[in-house]
Formats: sequence, C-alpha cells, structure tokens
Amino acid sequence: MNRFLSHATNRIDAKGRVSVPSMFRAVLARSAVEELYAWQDFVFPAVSMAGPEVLERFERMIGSQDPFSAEANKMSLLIHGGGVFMKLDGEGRLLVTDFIRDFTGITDRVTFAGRGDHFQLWEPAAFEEMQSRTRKERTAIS
Amino acid sequence: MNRFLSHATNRIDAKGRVSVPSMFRAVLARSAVEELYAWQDFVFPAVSMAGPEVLERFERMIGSQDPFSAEANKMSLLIHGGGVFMKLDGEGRLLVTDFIRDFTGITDRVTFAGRGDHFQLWEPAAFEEMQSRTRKERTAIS
DNA sequence: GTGGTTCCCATTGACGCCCATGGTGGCCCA
DNA sequence: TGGGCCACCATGGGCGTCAATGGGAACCAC
Repeated sequence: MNRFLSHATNRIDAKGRVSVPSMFRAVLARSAVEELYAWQDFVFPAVSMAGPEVLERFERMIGSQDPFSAEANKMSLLIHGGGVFMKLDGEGRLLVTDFIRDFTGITDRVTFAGRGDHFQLWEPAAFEEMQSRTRKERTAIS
Repeated sequence: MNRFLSHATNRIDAKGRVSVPSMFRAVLARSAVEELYAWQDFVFPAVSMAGPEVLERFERMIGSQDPFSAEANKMSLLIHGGGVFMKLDGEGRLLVTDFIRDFTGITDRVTFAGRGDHFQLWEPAAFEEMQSRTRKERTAIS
C-alpha cells in the first residue's frame, strides 16, 4: 500500500537529527523521491512533508487563479514562503531545523503522522491532544 | 457465513505476539485479505481491523470534501494518522505494538470481538465492562 | 579557525521467518 | 458408546536481519 499511514514518535539526537520511520521511507523509496518538499501546515501546528509533486500540484492551483488576486497571493505566501526542500542522510534521518521547531514547538521528540499522500511532524503532546480532541468532537465517521 | 462473530481472549507471548482467533482468520482468508487495515476506533478504546477496502471507503468520504478544510484535515488525522497496515505472521499472529497498547490499555491479554464486517481488539476488562454496561442500558434494540 | 553539517561506522534492541510442543476437540472405528 | 487417533489451534522460542540511535571524523562556508 503506497500511502503514509500510522504514527510513531522518535527521539532527536544530540546533533538535532531524527530518524524518519522506515515505513515512511519505504513509501518515499517506492516513488523514487530524493528531495522532500516540506511546508508549514495550513491548519495544524505541524510541518508536512512529501515528494516535490505536491508542490507542483499546489503551484498548478495557484496558476489556475488570477495572478493578481489576493487569494493567489496569499497561497503563494504559504506554499513558497512557508516551504523548503529537505533531504535525508544516509541512515534516513533528517535535521530538525528551526524552520520546524519554531512552527511546531518540537524540542526533543517528534511524532510522525501519516496523512495519506504526505506525512507530518508534530510535537508529541500536541498530536495526542489534537487527535483525541478530534475523536471526541466527531462521532460521525462510519 | 462471512462475518466476524463472537469474541475470544488470547494471551500475548513474551515477544508481544497474540494469535488471531482462527474463526476470524478464516473470514479473512475467504476474502483473500493479506494486509489488514487497523485503526483506532472513533468511539471505543479499541483497535479495529478489517481489509483495506475499509480504508478506501473512509478515503472516499474525505475525498468528497474540500481538501483544505479543517474538517477534511481532522478526518484524515484519524483515519490516516490513527491507522496502520498490519500483517499476520506464518502462524496467524499479530504483533501488539504500542500503537495498539497505548490506545487500548492492553498489556498481557487481548479480547478479540467480532463486529460483522470487522473485528476489534480490547483490553479484556474494558470489553467486559463495556459489554455489560451496554446490556443494562439496552439502548434501543427492541 | 569555528560552528554547523554530511558521511561512515558501531551498537543494541526489535522484528520477521521458521520450527517445535502441548492441549483439545472431532472423527472414525470397533 | 467408548477408546484411540489425528488434525488443528494456541503458544513458545531460536536466530538472522533491519531499524533506531549514538558518536567520530572529514568537510564546507563564513
């Protein structure tokens, strides 16, 4: 199954690195992704990651709008200004930069959460809380 | 009958594995399910399992919404972030991971409960209690 | 140089695959 | 109908492999 699923929490080491769960790396490998596009999520205090094709998808959405519209402008602000490219080291770890820390509140541990076509980095407690709150809110799935 | 029925409690071994009741495995085999989609239930402290078609059903529900809405985002948080694919070993056992333990409170024994098109993993005492309480309430079957 | 990275290599514990054993129930046959 | 045989299921454990993590040393940029 070629989706990002499940969640797992890993520790950040003294050098600021954290292992991306092998499950997620396997998905990336299947789509031959080398460089990751990372962006600050539009809804949650989380950083999302996926292959570059997601950025292209975002750009097509902007392209289909009036380039002078406030709407297109704001969107570019988010997906370009709030996005970076990152890559993993030989062991499948990534550097937790301030870009990630400041936006998520992550300090020493990272919760990776699958989101289907991408995955996210959360501060563990924030993820827990958001998930359980959401579960309480809606009893309407199924 | 191709349904998950009845319940049974099995012991978790020293390696954290537990046998899925053969009755349930037979149902899975009949539908040629290789990989199980497991999700943290939206209502109970239980992990549910079924074939991948359930995930696809969930995803269609999300797909019918605005992908940038908070609503779609939260739903994905549960079905993607709160879901995993698992597979059984050669003997029909599954590994009871933290993904399962943390959410259900399971420690050394698991109660498997049939739910028609899927089955659930419960902490035995929690299952007992939930079942007997529900029986008393007698919500509105009759 | 100095701080921050990247590239390797080492360690340890978790997990997957395989084979073994014991207990129980079902079935056959006398 | 009683006994015995056999199949199947739940459970245990060995062992090789891989993932997560830690740390040294080369490297790059300012």
